[in-house]
Amino acid sequence: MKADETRRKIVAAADQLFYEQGFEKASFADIARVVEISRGNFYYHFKTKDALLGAVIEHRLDERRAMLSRWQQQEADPVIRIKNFINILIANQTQIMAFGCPVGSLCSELAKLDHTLKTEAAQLFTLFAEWLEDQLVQLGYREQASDIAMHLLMRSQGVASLANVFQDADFIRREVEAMNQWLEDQLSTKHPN
Amino acid sequence: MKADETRRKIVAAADQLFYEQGFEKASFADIARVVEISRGNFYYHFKTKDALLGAVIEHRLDERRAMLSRWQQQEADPVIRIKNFINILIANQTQIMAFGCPVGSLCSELAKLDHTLKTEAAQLFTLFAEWLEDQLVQLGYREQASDIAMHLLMRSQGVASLANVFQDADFIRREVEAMNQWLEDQLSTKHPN
DNA sequence: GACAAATTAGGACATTCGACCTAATAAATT
DNA sequence: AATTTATTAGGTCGAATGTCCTAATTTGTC
Repeated sequence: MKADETRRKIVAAADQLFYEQGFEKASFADIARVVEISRGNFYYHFKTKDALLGAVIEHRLDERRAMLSRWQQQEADPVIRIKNFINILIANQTQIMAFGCPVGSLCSELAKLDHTLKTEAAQLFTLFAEWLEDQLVQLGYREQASDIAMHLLMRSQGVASLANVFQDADFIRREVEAMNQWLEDQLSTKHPN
Repeated sequence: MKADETRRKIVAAADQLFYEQGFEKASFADIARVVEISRGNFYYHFKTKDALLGAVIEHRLDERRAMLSRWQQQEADPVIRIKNFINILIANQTQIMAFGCPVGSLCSELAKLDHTLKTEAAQLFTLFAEWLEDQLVQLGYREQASDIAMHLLMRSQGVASLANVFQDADFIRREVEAMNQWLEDQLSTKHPN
């Protein structure tokens, strides 16, 4: 099965190029150049560009599910797990400053295009939202878990957006610090219900 | 000077279509259909699409400068002015849920395209950042003014992004409330220096 | 009203893109 | 080794796009 390997390379290259250039700008020719296959070869693996996009979204979902379950295994404390999430902004700061958030930029592009797969892309957000909510439930929050999760997601998106526009690493550092502080304030002041 | 009127219509239509569909997807044909002029007529008013984009950015800058100076005249209290800024999320929530933030979505698209005018688009952010900073300086903050301004901008962007993805008006309401609360906490706890 | 300048209309052109087809090649199976 | 299946290469097609040109029309001036 050589095809599986080729398909995997195509998805990996498309994943990166969709991130760096956006879904619409990244062309089959661009991807073919990276994978070093002919343009016509695409049609064998993916009938349409939308099908390729669907595979890329699935791939991103898989990667992130794997990361979250890794955290789930390696860290017993939900607070530290949440801080792992917050720390993504630091760990990926170079890429974020250059190309924004992979999840957010894709979702906003597809929303603007009113693309068929915009709902599937939004699943990337839902994945993190539900995972964060789950951590907060484990910490004893029930009613506020969803709101806190959305708030953390919101701040991640905001930081990524401004970091991309202003190319300011120090801004990221400050805001990550503020997010961690906010989280601890939440956990210490509000009683779990 | 009929040309001025036509040019104005073109910029207005392009402004809206760039917002609704994005810069790349919105074509001359689309704009021409709205303005009801021929495609070829564009070349008389704008040599290139980039020139049109430049005019749209200038137009957006003018609109926002006008709005900020209106606030400056109508509200004496910088705190209320800042709350005016926060309240944009409520006032424009329908458009924001449908198409995202006009400033943020344009900046992230141009950044991803590595477009020549991405710096000019970022001026839209700088405009708000400096205005917010100015309000905070008037409130007696000097060292922290810039950081607080960026924090408010960041939250606006994050809220707009998630509102666009999740189409959740109640989320906007909650986060605007939280932003106002955060602002008041800042002003009451930290001493102006 | 005649003339010149400004403005508009409509089409041509080159390029790019996704989609699609067919023939050649590699791999697997018998 | 022969045959079938899986995979790839390369090219073509139609549609869409930004750019550009020229002729027609409108507008302003004397």
